[in-house]
Amino acid sequence: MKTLLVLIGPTAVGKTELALQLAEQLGTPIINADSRQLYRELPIGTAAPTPDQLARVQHYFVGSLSVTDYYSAARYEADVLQLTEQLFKTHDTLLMSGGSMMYIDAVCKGIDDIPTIEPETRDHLRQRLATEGLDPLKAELRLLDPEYYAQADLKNTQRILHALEICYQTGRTFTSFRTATKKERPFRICKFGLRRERTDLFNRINQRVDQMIHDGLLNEARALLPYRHENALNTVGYKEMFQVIDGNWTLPFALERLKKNTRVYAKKQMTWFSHDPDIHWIDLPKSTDKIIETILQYN
RNA sequence: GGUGUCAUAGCUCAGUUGGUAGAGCAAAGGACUGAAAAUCCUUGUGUCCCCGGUUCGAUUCCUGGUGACACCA
Repeated sequence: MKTLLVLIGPTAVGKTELALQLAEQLGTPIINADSRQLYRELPIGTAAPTPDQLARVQHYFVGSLSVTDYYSAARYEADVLQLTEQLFKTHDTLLMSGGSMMYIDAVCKGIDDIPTIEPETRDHLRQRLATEGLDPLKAELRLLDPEYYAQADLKNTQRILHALEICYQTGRTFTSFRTATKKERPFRICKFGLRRERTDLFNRINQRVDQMIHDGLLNEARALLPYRHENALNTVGYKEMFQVIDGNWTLPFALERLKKNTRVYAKKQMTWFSHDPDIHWIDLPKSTDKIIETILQYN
């Protein structure tokens, strides 16, 4: 029986180092499940594994994209499934580690087969949003897909726009693509969640932000200034540095915002994970040996 | 020491022509299907500094006190 171990938890909880030790012990590679560590230009701000860490264990999906590349949870699902099919030929156990909720669910539960939006369709609707505002678009969605309209978050521009994109591009309702059925995988999935006391986690977040600045986050962001409008850079850590570079914020103020935004992100992750009944929770701090022992019990 | 200003939610402050109060930030909770580190939603009771006075009723007006700040000595 092939098994995919999934190590999840909020940002800064300590996934990276534990994953390395677990992978070394099990002799498996690590499949990154962090949507921003995929981009090779963001090593500092995403706290990606360091070159030393990458040398210890074979990693996949770390630095495999450029910030100008288009990517999505659905592509990640497809890419990971293809990879695991290959790797399971030579491994009984694989390890996936990361904190991107939707990417993890895409792999573990699957997401519906919804067409990728053509750039022209997306640009056209964004243009209309800019000139006409959201209300006319909402009215159109009400006509084109009343079922989705009835349940949609009508203040969430992104959602309204996406549903309309689907309607226009496919000639079908967005609802018709949404089956919400869980996909079966040809391997067993074992999820382990790391968690800490909130004050402990928040202290770690604060320390890590200070470390990022020390490691040169501001320069990393400065080099990415030409790409600031790419989706990959709509990311905690870079948004705040761009404000500093623009002269809108002082660095100390930006650091406070960065820490706060990271805390908010961590809370969102915990909210999402708390609804997943398949996660076996491990409370930190705890000795690595004991954690690995616990995980191997389930394996 | 004198004069003046201020004292309200964790912080910065608004306000009540006297009927026990509300914004921003912080914080907390939630949603989430191809942008997800994204995007969006919800949540504000606090001795209105303290003692007393006027009043049916004071956080609001008045006396005194305490503290902060400014200016004058």
